[in-house]
Amino acid sequence: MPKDEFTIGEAARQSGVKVPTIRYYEQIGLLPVASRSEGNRRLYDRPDLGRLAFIRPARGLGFAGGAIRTLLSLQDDPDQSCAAADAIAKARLVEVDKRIASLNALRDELKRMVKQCESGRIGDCRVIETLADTTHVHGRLAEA
Amino acid sequence: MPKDEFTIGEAARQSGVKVPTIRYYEQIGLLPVASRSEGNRRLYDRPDLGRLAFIRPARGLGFAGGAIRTLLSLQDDPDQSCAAADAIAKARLVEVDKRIASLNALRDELKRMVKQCESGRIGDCRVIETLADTTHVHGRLAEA
DNA sequence: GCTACATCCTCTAGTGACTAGAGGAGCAAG
DNA sequence: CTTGCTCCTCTAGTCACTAGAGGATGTAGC
Repeated sequence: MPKDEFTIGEAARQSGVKVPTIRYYEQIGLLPVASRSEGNRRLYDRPDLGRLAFIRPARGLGFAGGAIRTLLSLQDDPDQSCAAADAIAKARLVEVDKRIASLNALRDELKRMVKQCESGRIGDCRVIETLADTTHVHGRLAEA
Repeated sequence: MPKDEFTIGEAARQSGVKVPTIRYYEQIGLLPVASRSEGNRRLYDRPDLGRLAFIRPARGLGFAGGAIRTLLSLQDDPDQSCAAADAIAKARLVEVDKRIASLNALRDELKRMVKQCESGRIGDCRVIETLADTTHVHGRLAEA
């Protein structure tokens, strides 16, 4: 096997994405259809691993499939119109900022709880109010 | 109808959670089984609305059902052991911090893109590398 | 070369969290 | 009393996986 070609298992280990999940990503078009070996095994190269390593954390951060496709397209086609890229990036930016604000509020409240705990009792828990009041995030980050 | 009792529709409007989703939350036990009117309609009160207003953004931030249950339990039972609450809060804190770090990296990269765009071309897009390198968030925030 | 065992293949089905739609009942206004 | 809105239950669909069956392939030791 030529170097810089990986089986699906190696790709999984290197990216942290599970084998069936990689196959699933191919199926839904997040990854290009992989080339095959003589014995019908999928073969991946470095760029594929890069994509994989991107998809997982993006999912973790709540980006939907469509949004990830859009972000990947920015890389695939860096010559696409500036206006398009700008619109995509700006839209993401707004959402990401909202998320950060929400998480910061939650973070402060959790810290407060831990601190209060050190000094004896829980007292009243304001985690719920904190989140309910400060966040207005609606589901996953939207499409482009 | 006594004041401070709400139909499911009113609860939906006030919390921003859709009617079928409220029924679903009851079904899976995130909300207590609602009391019913003469004509078999669900009735909600203020505390129910508070729970609802909490669940939605918590979901948006990626908390899984179990984690939300745990957070709600901190409110329901503020006298539970300090050690338990402390452990829960600390675990959440670590995850939330990771998320914030990831989103900040993504945010910076998106800003850079928008800025570069203003001055003509996109150039090379590093959004993918940014996320792939800086984030190690695995799926939803875990259980307690 | 042969056996053992890991890894791969495809396919179907299950999970979690919704979301949509069918079909029917309750209630308030004109 | 009929129109129309909201409610009820129930089934099924979506998305993003995840698990498992059943079979083929690749590799390492004998």
